[in-house]
Amino acid sequence: MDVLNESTSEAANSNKLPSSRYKGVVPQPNGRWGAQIYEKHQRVWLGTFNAAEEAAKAYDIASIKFRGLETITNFNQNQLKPYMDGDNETLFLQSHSKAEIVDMLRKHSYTNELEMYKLKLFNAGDDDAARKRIKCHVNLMEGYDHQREWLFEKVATPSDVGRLNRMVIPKQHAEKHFPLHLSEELCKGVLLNFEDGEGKVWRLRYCYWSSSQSYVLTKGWTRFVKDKKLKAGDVVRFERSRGEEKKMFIDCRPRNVEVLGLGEMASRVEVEEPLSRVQEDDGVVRLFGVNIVETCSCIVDNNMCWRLGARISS
DNA sequence: CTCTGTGTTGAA
DNA sequence: TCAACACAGAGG
Repeated sequence: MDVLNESTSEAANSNKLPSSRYKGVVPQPNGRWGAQIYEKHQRVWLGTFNAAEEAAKAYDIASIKFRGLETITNFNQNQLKPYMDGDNETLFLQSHSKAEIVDMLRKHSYTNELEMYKLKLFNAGDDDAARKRIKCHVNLMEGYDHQREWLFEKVATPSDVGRLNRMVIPKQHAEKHFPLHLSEELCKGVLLNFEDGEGKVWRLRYCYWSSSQSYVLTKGWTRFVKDKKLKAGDVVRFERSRGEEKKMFIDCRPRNVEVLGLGEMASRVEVEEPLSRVQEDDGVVRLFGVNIVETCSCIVDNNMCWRLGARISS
């Protein structure tokens, strides 16, 4: 038996777990990754993740929550942290206890909760008094947007969630974001992988249905609908990673976003300087729920609100 | 049954 | 404060 082979194969094979190059990230026996942070001689478990990078991000969030913005993190040194300083995400972190943040990380719900919080901030801003109490910055989802490019959203129609096993992609979005070039592609379509918020990958066929003259996602779509319990009126969002790999993401949420009362919101937010002046068109700013797009197009000088509207519109 | 996440240790 | 390792026992 070759000693060298023996030792190298042992190292490469299953005897030893691979170590992560990320702080706070430890390997799991099944190939997944755990995240942990220490505080006061005790380990705080932050959950398990498929990718080491996801675990590393969870550690970063916890590290900032536990130790402040000056803490050493895996990422964000020059990117996210400056944005987080004084950002809505900082308000979000301040508005929740360590235990709540840890719970979100363990449930992989942090990003969604953060987004909801920002929606609530915006809706709370419907009231002038509340507006003045909320430090409202221009960087909605900025950290998020560093990693993902928001493509478009569609409100699911009844037929999208019905038995046809397809969702129609509005033409302008299809041709802009999912171009089909070759004639063969036009006929047969292409298989696209979409990752959802849980890291699950959905392989969907994207093609052009000449019969209905529409671009559709099909073959596998029903499984997505079933898994997500997607209903007509829910919003399906498409995103793409900014990195070289250009991964596609798909996610959905209920159409009606809960609107938090102003009092509750205001009480959870530190008093800050008045936000930059928001101009509003009388007719639309009061909108709750979905159709904020018109509202937002009327708000200038406030990129956050504009972007929120863009995200909510269909 | 799967596999998380706790118990534990030694290094820094 | 940290990661490495083993495996009790949590959770489905």
